[in-house]
Amino acid sequence: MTEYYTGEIELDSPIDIPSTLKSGQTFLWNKLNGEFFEDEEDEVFYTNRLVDDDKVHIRIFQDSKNHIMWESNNQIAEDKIKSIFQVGELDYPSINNKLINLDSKDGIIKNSIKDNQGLRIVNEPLFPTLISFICSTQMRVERIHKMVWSLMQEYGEEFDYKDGTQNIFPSPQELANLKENELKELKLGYRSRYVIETSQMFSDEQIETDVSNEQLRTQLNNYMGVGTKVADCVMLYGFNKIDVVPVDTWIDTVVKEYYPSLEGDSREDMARNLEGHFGDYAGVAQLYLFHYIRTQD
DNA sequence: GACCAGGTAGCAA
DNA sequence: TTGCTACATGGT
Repeated sequence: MTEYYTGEIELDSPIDIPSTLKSGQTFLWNKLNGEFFEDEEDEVFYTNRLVDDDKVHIRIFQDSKNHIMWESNNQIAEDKIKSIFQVGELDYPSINNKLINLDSKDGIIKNSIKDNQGLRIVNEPLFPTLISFICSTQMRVERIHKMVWSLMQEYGEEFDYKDGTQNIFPSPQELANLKENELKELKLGYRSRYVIETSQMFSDEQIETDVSNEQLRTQLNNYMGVGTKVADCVMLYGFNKIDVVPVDTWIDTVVKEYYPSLEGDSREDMARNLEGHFGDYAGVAQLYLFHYIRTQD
């Protein structure tokens, strides 16, 4: 039985952990008992990650919108949780007000904010986010989650926590050495080659992170399987660039229906139009729009 | 079966 | 540059 720590976090503003973790931004969390995408009472979520060469297992449980309880093999967990959900970093009540003011008269941001109180942008580690979104193309959110967890369970390094074993997300080197058929067995399909080649590139050369959004996007585009949309997701969810708007089929649909003036000539055009319209927090607006249109009947 | 899902690479014009 | 099309897989 390994040693473990517990703690509590008081939140500055409400967060809805379950809907945030299930909203298709991160695939690095799972539910301790039961199916991840089922809604139940008393949900405990867990994640495994590498922090300064330490394998860290984190469990979180939310008993109210302003309170999180956690358990971990490492005390660093509390700082990690705060960083992932940007506690004390982003003032969501203020951001929401700004977005409502920027919205058009018949826009839907206000409704979505009201219906999705506590939905937040996550700030997750780069490499797992990059691989997750390479896997995400032409896939439903539920299946992306399955693919990511099969990668962890099949190829991630194992470690003990309490009475069981856990796996962290595989390293770039571990994925770089795989054969395409091995990943096709995990049902990654044509993305298998992209995951391997990108892992090789990632192992060979680190990207320059202290640059403009445009330069960052260009660097990310060099990875195999990373076009504009995947690059934008990695920037938003892996680099915390919350002014960036990834445009997928859902955003494309919702913009054509509710924001026709922002449609543009291409999805890339639409993305920059949305960024221009919603400004510094356009990525947050994107999440509200994405969630709104996906939960329509 | 056809269509779709948090699209992209490869190729032609 | 822009505009095709093939691509793996599973659910509806």
